[in-house]
Amino acid sequence: MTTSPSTAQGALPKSRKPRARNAPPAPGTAARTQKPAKNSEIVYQDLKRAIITIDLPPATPIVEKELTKRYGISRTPLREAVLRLAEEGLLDVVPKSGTFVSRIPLSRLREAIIARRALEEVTVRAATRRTSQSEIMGLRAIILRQKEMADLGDEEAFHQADDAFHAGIAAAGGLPGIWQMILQMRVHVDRYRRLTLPQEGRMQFVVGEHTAVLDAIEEGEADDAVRLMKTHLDKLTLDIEVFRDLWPAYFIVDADLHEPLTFF
Amino acid sequence: MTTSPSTAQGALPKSRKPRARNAPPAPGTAARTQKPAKNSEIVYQDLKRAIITIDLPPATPIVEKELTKRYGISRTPLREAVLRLAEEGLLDVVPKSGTFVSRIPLSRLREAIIARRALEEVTVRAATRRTSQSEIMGLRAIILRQKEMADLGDEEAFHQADDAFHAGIAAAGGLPGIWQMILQMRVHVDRYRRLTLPQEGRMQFVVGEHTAVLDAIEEGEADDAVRLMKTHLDKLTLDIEVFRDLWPAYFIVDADLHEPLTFF
DNA sequence: GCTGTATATCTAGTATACAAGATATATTTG
DNA sequence: CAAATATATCTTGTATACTAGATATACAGC
Repeated sequence: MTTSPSTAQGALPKSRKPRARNAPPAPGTAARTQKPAKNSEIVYQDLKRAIITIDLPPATPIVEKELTKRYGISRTPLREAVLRLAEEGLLDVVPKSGTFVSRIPLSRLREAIIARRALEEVTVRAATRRTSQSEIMGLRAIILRQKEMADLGDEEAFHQADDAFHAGIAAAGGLPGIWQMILQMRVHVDRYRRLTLPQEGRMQFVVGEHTAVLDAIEEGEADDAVRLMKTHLDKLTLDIEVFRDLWPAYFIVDADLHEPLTFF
Repeated sequence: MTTSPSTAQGALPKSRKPRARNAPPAPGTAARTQKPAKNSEIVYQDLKRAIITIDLPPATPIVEKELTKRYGISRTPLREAVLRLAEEGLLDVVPKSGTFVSRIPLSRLREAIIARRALEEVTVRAATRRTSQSEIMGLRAIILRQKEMADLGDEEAFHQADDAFHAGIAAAGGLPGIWQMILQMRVHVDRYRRLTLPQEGRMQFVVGEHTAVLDAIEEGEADDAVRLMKTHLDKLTLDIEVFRDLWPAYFIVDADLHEPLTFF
């Protein structure tokens, strides 16, 4: 270890011991009240939403000073948010020059889709093995809500319910962390999706596919469930080239691909 | 250079336009020289290494002030490093109280192992489809180095080569990003591994298994390659309970598991 | 001696000031 | 008029000072 702590108590009047600071990391310790929502967290969430919804399209300059005024905070917490977003790949920070919304990296898009499919196959299989009746019912409720939103044409709420379904399956399988991983990789895909036009009747289709997956899970037919989920997710393999040509400035080909790129 | 030019010759203050700041995010722009390695980056790497090697065991208090002295920097860049580590789950920051090295979350351990297996099945299959002869040879070289390190008994270098092999397969499959994802999830597993005793003869076994996987890849036998890789990775399903009882303070059961936890 | 309260002192969060570098504009030069 | 140079000004990175909250210790009351 290092340096026994100074301990300069001296002859000062009410010298207390320099405090132990041996508090454990708080498993269930106090301070487990409520998140007061740090300023940086608020800014982070807001900026992230804006980037993903293309409110802030790729290549948009991010001027810290301007944002401090907008949010009414100082640079320090703002910078914290910016750095988090940079680490997630949503912002590009150029050292003494400027910060910009990142272009959508095509390679990551592709890999995220592939990885998601692989991971969801796992969660579905796990869910089939250990799902309880109550969880099945909860998932049915989510699907129902999704259908309601589809009928209303509320795309935003629809996608939210869509996520809830997939997250629920992961949770039912005892693997909620895997859904978190999927979300992490998915940020760029989310931006991509905003550029695509909603396909007619797609939402109703999704509801049907979800139902089929859940039916298979309930019946304990793991292989069926996995196959159905795979088919469902394969629909996400969108034709990237089209959109790359439509909004060339929004994408970047950080192609690590040494071959013409074969979807499989 | 301060100089305060002031340029007081003309009557007009020579007002320049307020600057456009429309610089694009720099695809191949200048500023593409070399990473000067920011201070926060150095601290981040160093702390991360220390945490993963259990030099800083779980529950160790992280005192920012002390570290600023040790590294000779101010709180700002140090804080940046701390926040990054907190986001990765290696540190727990308790708002106005203190920061501590996180306990190893058992659920994440388990999920990381499961996710890795799923993802590597994908990379192996991809590699089988598109690997070039030169890449095969490169992977053979890595295996050979691994054998050398095993013979020398240099565990650290052995594990490094081990990672290189798996990373190489992902790259060969055109999915290098997926290895990055695996690394991200693996931080906790890395810490866990340091707590386990090296098993006698394990290193030589690994070399053999790697060779088998690569052989299958070279022969284009995707199913075999996947099966062999799966078998190889299954060895990582270590008996967690044993170590949880040995170092109870190092782990935390953030069990999201609603059932006795079945490995599958 | 034990329990409950007070408070000194530590912590992370935030604000602000300064430094070093990059770049667009203005100016100079041919 | 065009190209090269100069420089003002903007950027991010860093240092330091301040604020508010949490907690271990000291102390009072029983």
